[in-house]
Order: sequence, then structure tokens, then C-alpha cells
Amino acid sequence: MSTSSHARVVDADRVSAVMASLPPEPAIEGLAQVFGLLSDPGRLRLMAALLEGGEMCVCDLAAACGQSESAVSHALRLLRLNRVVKVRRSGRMAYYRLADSHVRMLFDLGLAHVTHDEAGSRD
Amino acid sequence: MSTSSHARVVDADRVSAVMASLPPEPAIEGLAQVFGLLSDPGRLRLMAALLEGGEMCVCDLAAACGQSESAVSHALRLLRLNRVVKVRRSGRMAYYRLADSHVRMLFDLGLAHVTHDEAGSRD
DNA sequence: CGCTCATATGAGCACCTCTTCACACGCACG
DNA sequence: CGTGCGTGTGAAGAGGTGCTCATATGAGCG
Repeated sequence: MSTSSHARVVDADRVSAVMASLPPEPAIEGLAQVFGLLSDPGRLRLMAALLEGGEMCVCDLAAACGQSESAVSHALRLLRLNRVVKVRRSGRMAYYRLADSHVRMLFDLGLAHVTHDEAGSRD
Repeated sequence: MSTSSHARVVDADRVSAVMASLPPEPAIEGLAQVFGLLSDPGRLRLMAALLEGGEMCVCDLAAACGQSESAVSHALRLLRLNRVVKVRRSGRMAYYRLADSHVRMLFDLGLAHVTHDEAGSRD
């Protein structure tokens, strides 16, 4: 029963080859998660701010990005849990900074793509 | 009226500077949209398959990626509308391929990040 | 010509995400 | 040492996203 219900295949060899070459599931999932972190305008603004500002506290981040402090705190928590940002505490303040430079590369690469080609939405 | 309702600010100068340096809203939105396309494991698998397979029809893509043909068709439509893939029709078949190389760069960069650092989920 | 196959599309539904609201916590400062 | 401020967190609701199922379209084939 290889042809189960609906599994039409045109080029079985290519299908096998492609299947073998696909990254393992954990890598795919991790990739999706990373890109998911970058798929929110709010978080994107935060990251852009940190790219420019270097190290900023929550309230300044909120002010600069035009978001509520609570929303920023939630967003930063997510980014923190995914090792995208690091926090330094000083008294009751919390200063955030980017953890690595991958973000900058992804950000710039994506930005180049977007500003160069509007990624239109036509048929 | 700088101190509106809740806008505590520590370093007003830095906040202004960062605000001025943030990419314009359309760019941010476009960025988020692009990364959003890359944030789904199913679409990621499709793109990985096309990176390797070059050009494939819907049913082979579905077989190689372990998804229903309907799901693949929906996903490809999204990617098509965002100019990520191109389609070539031949008879009743539809052959899809990647539209540009940005995807490959983003994919590889993200993959390097993921496989190098597991992007853990601890506190 | 009518039937089937490959793909496309629409509706409906389950799930996940992001925001706000309300409150907890710890540190500074009087 | 109590009060205020900066921040963190949980619950809840609105909205978006991706799946499946059913059906449409259009090309090949008998």
C-alpha cells in the first residue's frame, strides 16, 4: 500500500532525494521559532531600537517604540527566553541589550529584501 | 506635554535619537510579513525542498514534505502572493521554484543560528 | 465528449499570539 | 520602615493563522 489514499508522485527519485536532504525536524522547528520572533512589528521595533541604542531600560524602550511598558516587558521576556536579548539589572532598572549579532544580520538582510522589493500582494 | 500619561523616560536624548533612527513603519511591517512567511514549519519545509529540488510540482512537494496537497497548495499560494516562489504551468501540472536567492540567505543564516545555538527556553 | 487527474479555492474550525488589565515584587528614598 | 516607582507576570479577550473538507476549474485521455 504505497499509494495510500492520495499520494500521487511524479518524480519519485527526486522526492526521495529531497526528503533525505531536508533539515531534521528540530532544526526546522527551531528555524520557525526564530523567524517567528522576528515576525512581530513590536518586537522588530524593539530590536531595531537596541541595534541603535545599544543598551536601554524598559521604559525608554517603550517610549521609543510607542508601546505600553507591559507589552514591552512581555515582548522582552520572549526575546530573553530565546536568548535574543540579555538583561543587566541595576537597582530597580533593567537594561536590555542584544545578545548576539545574528539578529543584526537577519534584520539587515530582511530589510534589504523589503526595501528593495516591496513584496507586493497581487495575484 | 512630553510626560503624557505614563511615559516615564530615563534618557530622553537617547529615546529621541532611537526614535529618529527606527525604520519607517512600512519597512517594519514588510519585514514582519517576510519573517512571518518564514515562521511556519510547513512553509519552511517547502522552501527547503525547493532549495534542494530546484523545481517541483505540487504533489511531489506534498509527498516530500509530508503534507496534504491542499495544505501545500494553500501555502504555495501565500508564498506566490509574496513573490517568494514562481510557478510554471505545463498541462495540468504546476511546477514551483524559488523566486530569488534572498530566501536561501535568510534560510542559511537562520539555520546557522539555530544549529549553533539551540535557542533554549529556560529562564 | 465525458471522466479523471492535478491543482486551486472557499468555508469552517481549532489553535496560537498579542494586547490590555490588574496586581505582585523589589529597590530606593524619605 | 513605609511609600513610590520601575519592572515582571498571569488571566482573559480579540484577532490572526493554518489546517481539513468539500467543491471548482481546466487539461489530458479513453
